Amino acid sequence: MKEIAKNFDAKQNETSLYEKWEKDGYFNPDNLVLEPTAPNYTIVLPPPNITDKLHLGHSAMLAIEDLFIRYHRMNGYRTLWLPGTDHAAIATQTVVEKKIQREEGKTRHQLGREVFLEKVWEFLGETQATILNQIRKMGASLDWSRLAFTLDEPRQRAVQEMFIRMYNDGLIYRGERIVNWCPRCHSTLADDEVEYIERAGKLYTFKYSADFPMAISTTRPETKLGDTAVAVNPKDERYKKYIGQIFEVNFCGVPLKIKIIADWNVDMEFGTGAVGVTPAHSMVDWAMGQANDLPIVKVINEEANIQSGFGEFSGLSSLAAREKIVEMLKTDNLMISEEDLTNNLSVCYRCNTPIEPLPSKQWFVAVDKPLARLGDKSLKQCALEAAKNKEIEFIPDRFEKKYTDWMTNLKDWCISRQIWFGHSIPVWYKGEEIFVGTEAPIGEAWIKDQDTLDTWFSSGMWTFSTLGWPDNFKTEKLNDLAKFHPTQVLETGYEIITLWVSRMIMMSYYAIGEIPFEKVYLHGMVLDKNGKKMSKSKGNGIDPLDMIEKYGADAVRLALTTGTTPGNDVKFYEEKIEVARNFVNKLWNIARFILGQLPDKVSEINKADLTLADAWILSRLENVKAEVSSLLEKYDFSVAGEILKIFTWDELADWYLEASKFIKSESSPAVLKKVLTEVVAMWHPFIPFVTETIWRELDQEKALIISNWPTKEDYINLEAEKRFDKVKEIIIAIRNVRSENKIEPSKKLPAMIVSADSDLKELATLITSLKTGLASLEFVDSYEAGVDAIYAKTAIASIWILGATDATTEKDRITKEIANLEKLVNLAEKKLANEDFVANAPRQLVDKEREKLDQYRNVIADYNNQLIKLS
RNA sequence: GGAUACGUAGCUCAGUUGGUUAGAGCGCACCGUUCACAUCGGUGAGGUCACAGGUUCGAAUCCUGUCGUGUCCACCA
Repeated sequence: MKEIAKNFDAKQNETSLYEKWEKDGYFNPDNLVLEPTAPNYTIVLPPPNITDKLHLGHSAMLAIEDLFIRYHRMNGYRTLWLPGTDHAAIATQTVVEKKIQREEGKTRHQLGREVFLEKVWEFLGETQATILNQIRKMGASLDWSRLAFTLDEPRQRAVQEMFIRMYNDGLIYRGERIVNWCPRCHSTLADDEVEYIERAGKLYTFKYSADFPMAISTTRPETKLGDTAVAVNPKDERYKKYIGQIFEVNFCGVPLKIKIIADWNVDMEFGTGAVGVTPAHSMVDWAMGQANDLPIVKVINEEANIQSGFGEFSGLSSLAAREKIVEMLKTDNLMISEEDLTNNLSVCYRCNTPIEPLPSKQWFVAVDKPLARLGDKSLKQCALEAAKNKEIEFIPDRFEKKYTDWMTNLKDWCISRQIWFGHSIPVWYKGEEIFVGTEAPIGEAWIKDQDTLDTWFSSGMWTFSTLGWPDNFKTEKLNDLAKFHPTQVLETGYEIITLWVSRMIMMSYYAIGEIPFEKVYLHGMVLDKNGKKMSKSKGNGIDPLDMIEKYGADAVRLALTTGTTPGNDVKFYEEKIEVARNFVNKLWNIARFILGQLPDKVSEINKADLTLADAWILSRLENVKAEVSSLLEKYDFSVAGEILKIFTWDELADWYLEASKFIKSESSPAVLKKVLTEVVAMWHPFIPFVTETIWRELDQEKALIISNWPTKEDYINLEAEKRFDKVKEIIIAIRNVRSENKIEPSKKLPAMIVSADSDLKELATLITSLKTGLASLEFVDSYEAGVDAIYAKTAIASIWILGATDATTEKDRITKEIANLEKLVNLAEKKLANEDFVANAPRQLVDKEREKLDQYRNVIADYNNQLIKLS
């Protein structure tokens, strides 16, 4: 017998195992021995932001994807899981800026662009190493030879190429438009980077001047310096007569030309029913301005101050200007009312600074422009059709609707950002001239565009930029792009569908004319025990590395992959990992027990020579294999894990191993070994470390990570399953009777009547008798002297039904029991008399009902016999 | 305002096309350890499946409504 530790020592095994897997090259599909026809299975890792430490959300992602990957690798796929990290332009720049501010007390402007960027790269060097190490700790079987970074040299080339191609195809254009401007970050924000917070504000109602015919309401009087129109509802009787007129007014000393326009969006009930229109500083007003050909007057500049040309207001912050205007309006008796109001302030998602909507020159991707190469369809159309035709399948499918809704309403995508860190924009300017290309054109005075690209522009290319595009072509057989694209699954959080998933689909269509992935599996967020997002500031986060240190990576993985439902958030807390750790240890001890009793040479299984327990566990194993495989094919891994767990703990350990302790056939060792081998193999995608460790003890040729998933075999034996279930019921009934009667476990008693080989019907009757309390029982010593059959929980105990000792009380009891049973008989009869039930219900259900009825009747007959005897 | 998800045991959740007595883990109570595992084993208590209608032979499951919770999107002059 081998000497094996009592508990699985995760710390001692995990790191060395991972190193061994990696060293032996199992993570790289090029090294796998595969059938020539082996299908692909590729996942690109959603690249974690390089600023973050790994959090539990990442751990969940890694655990789930590694599960998919390991399952498919064992099933003979050409399996590639491609690692990478994201430069997360804005986030990274912000972090480094803060760091420099803290350590050196300098701003990035003080350092200058070049020095600042050097500092950023320095910072990234450190964090990258930390993150990759954390990923390894989770046991993620990623092909490190293909590691990518969204801002490394190959990706830079891909991004530049993409920009130039899209520009030449007319899909990228420069345009002026209102953007969400963060005055602190000095950058535009995409619509979905804007957040809203509720704030107490004031709604001011006033007239521009005494001679203006109507009052307007606003929360931001300072922007009114840029008003060029007043909009009213066309149905509004109060203002109808003014529509189309132009008024020249003097607003706080600033001359304005105000046209009265009609717009259906104006709510007649709100305020005065008249809205001042500021095309330069509001998205909605901009649209009205376009529709009515209004002039655009910019009031506020990029620092959120009033521009020059507005008299005494120029140079003031917008807030100061607001106060001054309010003051002047009051003095001039133009202010009609000031109401308190909570309004939704739009703020920057990074720094919470209020957004200034500003007109600005930016680069855009046209999403609605038809392209000949795509069959005169726009990027948006292609992306919508992919979901509609089920070329791309969402799991769970309700997210397809979210995707479609968002995609339908998608406006042109602003891709330029006014920050320093990120992909540069391959554009050069000379006065009004524009040149697009990686190198400056010949000649003097060309100036490079100073902006950088939206992070999502580069991560949108992630499935193919990581596979060698644009150097690789789909038509060439031997390169990664041809071999692995499109990928099979994108596994990511649902909150990122709009930001990322949709962009990947559009860009993949554009670059290579095909979908980037076949399935999108969406996991929920990992929340704390109270259902709140985990965050550093709240201090409610759980550090996965601490948990791995304490419980082992297997436990963390198991806790994150079971007890979840796709697309639903999970509340997570340490006890879950503890429970998972306990299971890992249970599996370890099952293996320890089985390995401890295997002879040196294990013979083949001889079907003719199986005990009931042998036949039962083999049959159950077959069922579980089929179920688990089919669930994993459907990506329903949580349920698959649950079924495996029930089989391993409740059936294998609690029943079969207990039975095997003293009832064995020649084949039993072979059965034990087979069940252990296959169970361990099925657990591998969930808990790779403990399973691989056990696998080594089983003296297998190949490492488990590249071994085959258990295949179907011919061991289904329904008769054995049925019989063993009955036997289990008997044992449980015996336990109960015994615990009520306080029979000493060690006490051996004579007599036997029923054995495990008895007729099923007899067994069933016996069970009912035991349950209803008719039979009291005592039992013989089992096959091995000294072992208590019940304690050992085996099915082989023999049972003696004893009559009652006290005739009168027994008579009463039996009479009562008969009455109870007759009620049950009535119920069953009534159900069977219902023609609809018999006709419509599944046959098994009806049969079961009949069986029950028979059973009750048999017991009643028994009782009656007893009664006769007693009297 | 629009969308979407959810409401099942004290807690965290399963419950896959409607079908036996609604399940699990944790927690709780009681019993148990020379036995592979106390990171263990056994037994038990605990549920009007949010509420109200409807469809059906049959509803936690389907439909309608109400209440409550979460999330996303839009918008707020």
